[in-house]
Amino acid sequence: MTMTPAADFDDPFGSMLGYHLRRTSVAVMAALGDALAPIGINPSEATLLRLIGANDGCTQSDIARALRAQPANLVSLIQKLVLVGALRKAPGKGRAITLSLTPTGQDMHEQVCRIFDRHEARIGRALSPDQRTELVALLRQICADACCGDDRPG
Amino acid sequence: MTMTPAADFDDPFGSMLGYHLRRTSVAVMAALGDALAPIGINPSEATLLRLIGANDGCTQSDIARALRAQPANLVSLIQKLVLVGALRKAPGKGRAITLSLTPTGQDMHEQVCRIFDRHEARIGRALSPDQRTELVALLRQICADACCGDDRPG
DNA sequence: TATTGTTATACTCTATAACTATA
DNA sequence: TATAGTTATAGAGTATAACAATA
Repeated sequence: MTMTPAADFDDPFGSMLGYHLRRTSVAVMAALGDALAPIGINPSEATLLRLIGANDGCTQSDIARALRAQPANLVSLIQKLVLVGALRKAPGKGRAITLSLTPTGQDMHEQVCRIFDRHEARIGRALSPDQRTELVALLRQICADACCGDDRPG
Repeated sequence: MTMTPAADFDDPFGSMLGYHLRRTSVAVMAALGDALAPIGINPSEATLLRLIGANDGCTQSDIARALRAQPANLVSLIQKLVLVGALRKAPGKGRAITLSLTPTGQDMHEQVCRIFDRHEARIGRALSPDQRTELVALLRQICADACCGDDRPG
């Protein structure tokens, strides 16, 4: 085993913001995946549960808009959460279907909230509360600059 | 068209660091993809070109270690860059194969560097040089905290 | 006709196992 | 045996088009 992974290797990405954003995002998502594994769901499903827990009775298209996801890609996630007994569907206005948590889903939601909180504490442990607030504001700004700089829609 | 996308919708992720890291990373990668489209390569291929440009004669496993990627996933990227005449393979030590840029590849490398620089300027335009340096340091720290906090290898 | 939800599909990224080749 | 590279494959994530159902 060589304990010198890249001794004389030049890294042109060392100070690139985009590179570190991506690396860090991937590592943070992997850590969240690990943290959620014990309750049998992945970050996407947990995010859905969290969103529905905070917005009981919302519809699939509400969620798609909030998460900027394609409605088609929510189908399998929702199906799984219904299958494990966490989610309940009920008819809404028009063709809409409302989603709400079952008692099982509420238990899972509480666990998800706890796991998210612990995860956030872990990834933010190097930051003071002020630093953390500023970092989130910066990320929002960078996201906006990337999205809408020249041509993309808002 | 409803110009009120999420009026009374509660967003439980508004202040979550992990959520904004991911959203921002995705937006920044999409912007880089758009910026690279005119020269016919994607961010992965551009990253490869950049790395080989800075480390002429390196091997595929050097690259895999540097980018923390699976060697198997580099094969198609390298094949494409060889196919478009940007990359040249030559026998190295043992079974190793060294990679270097052709003249065409050097041209592309220069274009990639320009596009990366413009991209970095765009996503960092809200930051002072000091802020930018600090942000990169914070991201490194968060990445380390996410990766190695409890159980993951270094 | 517009909105909502679903299906099918396709493309990329990523991860692993199995194989070959070289020292 | 250890290292390097390749192939095949499987899974997740994401995007679009086409379709059905409801107002």
